[in-house]
Amino acid sequence: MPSIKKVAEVAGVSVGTVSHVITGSVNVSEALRAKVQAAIRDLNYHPNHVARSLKTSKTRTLGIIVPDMTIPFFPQVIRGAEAAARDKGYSLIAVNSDDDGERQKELLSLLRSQRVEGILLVIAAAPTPLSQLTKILDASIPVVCLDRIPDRVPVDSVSVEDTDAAEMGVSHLIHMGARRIAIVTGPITLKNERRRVQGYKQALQKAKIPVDDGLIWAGNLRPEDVSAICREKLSGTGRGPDAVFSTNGPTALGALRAFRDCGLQTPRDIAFATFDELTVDDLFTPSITTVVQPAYDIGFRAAQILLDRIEGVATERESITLRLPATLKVRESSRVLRASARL
Amino acid sequence: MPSIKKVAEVAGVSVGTVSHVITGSVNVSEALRAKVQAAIRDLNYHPNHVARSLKTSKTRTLGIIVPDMTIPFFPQVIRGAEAAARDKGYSLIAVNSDDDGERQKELLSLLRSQRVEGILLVIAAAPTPLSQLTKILDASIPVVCLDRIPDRVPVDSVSVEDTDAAEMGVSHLIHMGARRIAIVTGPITLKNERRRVQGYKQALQKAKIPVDDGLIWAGNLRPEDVSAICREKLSGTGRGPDAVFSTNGPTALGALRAFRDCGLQTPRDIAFATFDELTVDDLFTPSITTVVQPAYDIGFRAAQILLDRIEGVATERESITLRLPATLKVRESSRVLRASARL
DNA sequence: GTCAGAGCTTGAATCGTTTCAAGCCCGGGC
DNA sequence: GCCCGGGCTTGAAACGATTCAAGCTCTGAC
Repeated sequence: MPSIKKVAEVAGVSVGTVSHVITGSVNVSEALRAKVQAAIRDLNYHPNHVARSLKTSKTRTLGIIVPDMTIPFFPQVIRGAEAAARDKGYSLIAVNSDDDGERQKELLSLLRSQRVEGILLVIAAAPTPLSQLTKILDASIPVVCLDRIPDRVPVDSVSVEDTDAAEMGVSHLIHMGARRIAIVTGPITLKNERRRVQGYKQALQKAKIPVDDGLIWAGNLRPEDVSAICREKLSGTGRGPDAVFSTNGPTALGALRAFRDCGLQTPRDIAFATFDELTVDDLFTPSITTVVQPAYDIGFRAAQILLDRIEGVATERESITLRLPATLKVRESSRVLRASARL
Repeated sequence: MPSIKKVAEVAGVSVGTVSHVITGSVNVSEALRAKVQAAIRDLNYHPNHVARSLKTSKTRTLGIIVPDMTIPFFPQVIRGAEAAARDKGYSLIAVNSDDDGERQKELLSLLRSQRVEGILLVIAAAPTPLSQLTKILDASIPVVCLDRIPDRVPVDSVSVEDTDAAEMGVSHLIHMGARRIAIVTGPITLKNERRRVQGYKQALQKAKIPVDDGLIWAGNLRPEDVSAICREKLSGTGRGPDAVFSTNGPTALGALRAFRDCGLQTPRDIAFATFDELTVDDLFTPSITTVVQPAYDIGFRAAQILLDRIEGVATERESITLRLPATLKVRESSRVLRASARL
């Protein structure tokens, strides 16, 4: 591949001049500019970002670490972040941590070595030691946490209004007539999950329904495991729930499969609502009532904050906490008779 | 951030020695090695890949251009490619072209400037001029095409056995009793789509069913558009189809929404099968019969071929063409009575 | 006609690595 | 005791850009 030196030689000017033409930072006479541009075209020259970055110590690249891109929520987040980055001429490197703390550590180190200028991080669910977190944060490179918010660590973060969103979903189920509502969660090591459970409790309390801890089903993010947990709970003796609320996409899949396996029909036998679109929610029969997170916006806003930090626009010492509202899409799975038949 | 020079200073050795410890390319005495490693730890030093790449002109990075990561097929491909890359110590940069030829061009240029060592490319559906394609390919950097195969251009490629896979799906519908089978496709500018149509025709011919061009519904990749096309065709006068086969995920969504809008139930009123899992196919009521592509493997194998080219293992002059078989998941949507009632 | 200064253009230093060639040290063979 | 050679270690060049300071060429004012 041709270098700037080759271009200078062909154009008959100095490398400095070629550089000035490319970056546009210094005026160059029309005559020389034309010669340089012709040479660039003839040689099919592409400036070497590697060399440029070394000199300027700016890579104009951001990194984003997500648990798993095959979970539909995350690609939307990434696209949002990508759009915000592109607006400012930055690129985005997306990688998967598989919710593994060790892998997350490797990736942080890798991105650091690649000299990305900032990192968007969805913390791995496998408990990330506090020590590691603090190390990430005083890494002298800006980090914004997305979706999942670390405990007790001051850091910029963007996520949904977990508590409100969960309360909205559960209140809707109550409004539709459900009274014994179970909640199936992801790992409760995650603060978000705990906040969603809190929203669930708030909704019950406002409706004067006692909270039954036996209806809080804590799980993980593997649909198969969640499915097993739900099957067990649903087939137990005693009164089962008349509705289930799920706190994210993977657990929703687990819960729905458990319903199927237990021969429960929705909403006839059991009402259902969940966080996060399953991409085809509207096509399900019945269609699924969903608390929709503004995934694209979460990515977009987080990247904006990160870029503001990088470019020194956001100079606040304290961390920025942004919580975006969710919206409720009411569909068939929550269509329960008022004053439910289940008593 | 500390540089290798700082490490050398702290460890009391030369930068050369530090470099040798890091790369392991030259023997270093145990005593010095220990001092260097201590210094690295103390300083929290991360080697600067930018400088290393400049010197070695190796970035150990691959790029992958997909149309849109929010289509569930692509994240799986990316994860496959990521795994193959990681096996050899490479990283992967994933970007979205939005099926836009212009954007694709920009991205290729960007990746080139970033000096990725090879590119995995899912060609944009918006017709890519032949001139641009050839330019990509003699780019002096290896390219492997995935999923979508360009016409008339010799290039390494990995994709599914389109024709066989489509024939398998359509034959299954025939076997289940369908006789008037419509096919709804993506943009027929794509060779793959044309091959899938060919598979459809082969299945019909083998069953001695005449091909009716009025049942070949060519569309695009926007579910809304496909939906509109299907609604129009389905509500037309005359005998409608008794089954529909869809050639990819986005068109499947469009078709299913059209069924819903036209009040058609599956499989009672119309049988259905499609290429590509909709992530929750098994949960649909009815569940959807699907021709499943080995998405992860497509990404994995493509990245392997690319890496072989980069590392000079694959030295064939001719291009490598790899076609992987699909598998058929039979589910409820294709459960049609033999000797169908629709006459 | 001279000189100041504006405006281009240029050469050289520099970024943080890798790597080559050269230097150093030490032990063993004669 | 001397010399040879092997094995570590080191210093310096080089990768391809940016950028600073200095040099050059004009133009315009006096």
